[in-house]
Amino acid sequence: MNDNPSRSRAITIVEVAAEAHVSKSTVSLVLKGSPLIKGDTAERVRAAAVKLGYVYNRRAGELRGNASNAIGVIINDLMNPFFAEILVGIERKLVEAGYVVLMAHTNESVEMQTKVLMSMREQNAAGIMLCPALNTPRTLLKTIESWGIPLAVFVRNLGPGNYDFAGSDNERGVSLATTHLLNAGHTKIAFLGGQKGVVQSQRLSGYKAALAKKLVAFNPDLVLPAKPNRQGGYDSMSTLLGQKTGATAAVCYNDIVAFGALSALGERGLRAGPDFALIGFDNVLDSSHSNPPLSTVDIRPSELGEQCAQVLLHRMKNPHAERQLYLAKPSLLLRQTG
Amino acid sequence: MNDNPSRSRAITIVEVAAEAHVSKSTVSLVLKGSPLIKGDTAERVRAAAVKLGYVYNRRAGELRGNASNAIGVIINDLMNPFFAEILVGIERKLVEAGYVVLMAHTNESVEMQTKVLMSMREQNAAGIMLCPALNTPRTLLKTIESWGIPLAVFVRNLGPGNYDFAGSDNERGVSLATTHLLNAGHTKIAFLGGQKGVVQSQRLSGYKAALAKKLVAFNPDLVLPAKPNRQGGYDSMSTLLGQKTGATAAVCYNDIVAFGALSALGERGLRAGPDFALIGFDNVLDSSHSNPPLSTVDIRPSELGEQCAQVLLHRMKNPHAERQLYLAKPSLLLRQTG
DNA sequence: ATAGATTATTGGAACGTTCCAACTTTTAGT
DNA sequence: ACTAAAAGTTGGAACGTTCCAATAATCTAT
Repeated sequence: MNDNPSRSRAITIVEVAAEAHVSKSTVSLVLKGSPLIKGDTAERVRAAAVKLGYVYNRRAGELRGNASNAIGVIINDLMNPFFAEILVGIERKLVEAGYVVLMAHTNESVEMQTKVLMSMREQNAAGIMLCPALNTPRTLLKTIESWGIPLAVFVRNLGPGNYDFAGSDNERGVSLATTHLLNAGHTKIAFLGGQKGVVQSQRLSGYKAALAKKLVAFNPDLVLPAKPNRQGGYDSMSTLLGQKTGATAAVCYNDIVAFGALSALGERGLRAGPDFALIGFDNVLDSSHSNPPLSTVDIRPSELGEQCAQVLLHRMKNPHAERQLYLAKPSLLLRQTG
Repeated sequence: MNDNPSRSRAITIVEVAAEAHVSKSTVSLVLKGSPLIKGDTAERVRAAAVKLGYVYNRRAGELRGNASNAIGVIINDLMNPFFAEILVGIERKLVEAGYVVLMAHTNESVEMQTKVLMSMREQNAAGIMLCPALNTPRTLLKTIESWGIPLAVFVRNLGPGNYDFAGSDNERGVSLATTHLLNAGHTKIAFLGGQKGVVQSQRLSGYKAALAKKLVAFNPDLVLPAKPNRQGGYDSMSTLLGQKTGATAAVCYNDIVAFGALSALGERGLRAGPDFALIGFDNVLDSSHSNPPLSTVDIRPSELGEQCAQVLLHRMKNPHAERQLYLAKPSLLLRQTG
């Protein structure tokens, strides 16, 4: 089926040179658009390249010292549409800037993360974008720095340190949502989903801060952590409704937790909104057409993805620039559930 | 912030050789696990490599003729969780087999697809997995074949031709769903969403075939094509409900169209299931926790992703094997909407 | 016309690996 | 002890590019 006709011996710069009756150096110069070569010579070279079907051999160039154009992107939960949107944003920006994306999925495994990082190093990645798996040791930062590969951490930070980061203002976002529910008259507001980690603790802080500001006592029974996915949302909402705490509203760790909660509500014949207020976080595309459409904290995921890429690109161009810290400003987006 | 300490001059095989008092050839042999080198020598070399922090330079190896370990994966709609799940399956399988994924997103643009394909060729990809953008010219197959890069097409086929393909039995799947609705007593069943393309036509065929088998007349007014996303599902269901065709059930182009439809139903106070039967297609993770949980045609997306990868890996190992055609067997998964 | 400056082109070494052919050392058989 | 075979090791060319230093061609000003 495939006899690798061209694979066996690809056209090189030397053959193009012969065809155009110039030296390989000239061809090299022309191909990289150098102004050193006279117009008509350049034209002749380009014609020869096209005629022979020349394809640039990037590895050879890189071997000689050219920078690689591959950027590693490490995601740990693509099943969450939020990360899918982030990835699309990242990819768009990177391709636009002339890079190619080496994508890896860790599924929250630190071990897998180490493995793919090594692999990216071997591939000589020009930069790495990392959304760290849960329980990633902070020493990883030093390690990658010692490799000399520019790094941008996104969505989840790795604690204090001098590294570039792009994410969202989680505390403020959740505080916005909680305050809104409080203003609407709810006093027993639950916090649903999320597991131990920087992001959860920030979001939980926002929740507590909003309560405190309105002088509403914090009730730990109203916090129901769970896996940050649909099942987690479903489970925690089911538990909440089962244990009669009197909660009338909930802010969720993220949108997909809210979707699970929506499902649990529906199962009991409760209408999100009128019967129980619910607010998500992220504003993934899906949230505009959930049943009913979800009120949420909008952090514009795909734009955030682009910003993440931007942070890395900036670092790559300016190795000595000072630390970048981009936090998407959350805004409350009220639809029908809260 | 980053002084590229190690980037400037990486440790090479020659330095390891010096450290271990052997020749670079010996080091090369040891590192690729050749049995030619005596045990203790090999041990000494490995120790030296670790001591100096040697990192394999893959580009140099590839330049010398080694096969690349990067595989290009081209997706066009990552916003659809179905493709996200497929991608995760593909990635898992490829990484497991020792490859690295060069991921690109085309967003249904043939132009972008061409661009990323070129880029992957330059990267010397060892293989390409392509889910073709809508309106991809069939000549693309010949083009890629002429490049000598193994190719596997997935999810959407490119018409007749001698290429490897992995997807699902769309006609049978939709037929299963339609027949089920027919058996449940529905006679006016709509087909919602999907735009011109191989997949839509196959799914539509399944719909028509099921009607024909039960001697139910096909009514073109009940077919409402729309973009294969939530908005499309929402719009087409809204239209359907507006024009009083008497439809009591619908089979949707895919799950996310069904989610949009669910939303439109909910907006009118209709309960999917009791008031209007709805069946999706794919069985994405989300469908188990939609509101209410969606009945759908299960094609096990992430397993399908692994199979897609498997098809490519098999082709790469056996360039002359005969054409592979993998079609996931759909099964009807009844939850609460149909 | 010619030196001097400017513009255009080029040969060759280098990047880090692989792999062959050649070489050296060890082992086995007599 | 000697040879033949086997086992272990190695130098060097090659992969396709880049880039420097050097050369060749052309132009400018006298």
